[in-house]
Amino acid sequence: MGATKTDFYTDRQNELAILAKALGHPARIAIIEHILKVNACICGDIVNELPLAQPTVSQHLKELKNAKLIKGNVEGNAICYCIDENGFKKFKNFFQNIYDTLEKKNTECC
Amino acid sequence: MGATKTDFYTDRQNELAILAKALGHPARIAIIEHILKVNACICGDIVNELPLAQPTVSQHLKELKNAKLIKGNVEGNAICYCIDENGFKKFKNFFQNIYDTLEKKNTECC
DNA sequence: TATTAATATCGTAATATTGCAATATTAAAA
DNA sequence: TTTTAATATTGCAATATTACGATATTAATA
Repeated sequence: MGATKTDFYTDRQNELAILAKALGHPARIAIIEHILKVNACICGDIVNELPLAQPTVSQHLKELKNAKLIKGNVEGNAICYCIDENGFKKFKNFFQNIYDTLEKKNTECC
Repeated sequence: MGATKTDFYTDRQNELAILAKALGHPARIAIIEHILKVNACICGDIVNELPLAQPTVSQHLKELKNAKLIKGNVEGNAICYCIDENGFKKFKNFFQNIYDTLEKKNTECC
């Protein structure tokens, strides 16, 4: 036991869960917000923005990259990170669907 | 080590992370989608919808409730679950901000 | 070519999550 | 008042995540 029963769920459900999980850590929220704030590719200063050691930040960046929430490009001996719209688009569809449903139908009955 | 350094981050960042984490499991995505599909309060049949034992489902419901993504009301000897808009509204603000930023600025430069 | 700077990977300890059997709780129904 | 049905809680094993020191990689620079 202990392992998620991935096989039972639809691909979409698993995909959404992976996306949400990738955002499910404050350091990763902070990374996304920092990239957005700076309004450019970020090369290098992400480690300084967080209270975490370099390997830990690297790990968080990797998870965001795997979920397609950020992209990383090699830029000389640094790496340049920016938002990857792919992941966020999938989220948008999911939430838009929820908001539409909530508005149309009076689901909030309790 | 091993524990998230919650103290460093802003309340909002922690809150968003908790929300995202709550959606970061396919069973919990499935629960949300089921409630939306049925378009009503769900009393009782959530356990049958999932490949999980009753205590496990109960645990997932608890997490969704804690994150304010669903609400539970006692209805006789059953419990009636429905979407809690509070959590979803917070998400909506976060994502709307991201989409607005992405549209206005040309952040996707890599 | 050595050195330096930026980032990634490995190994591992601490902690958290997932899942379930057993049991408890609670309210309706018999 | 027992029984039944629905859900919650407890305890615990399996697995995953978080964090970091040590080390590797990679490309610019001296």
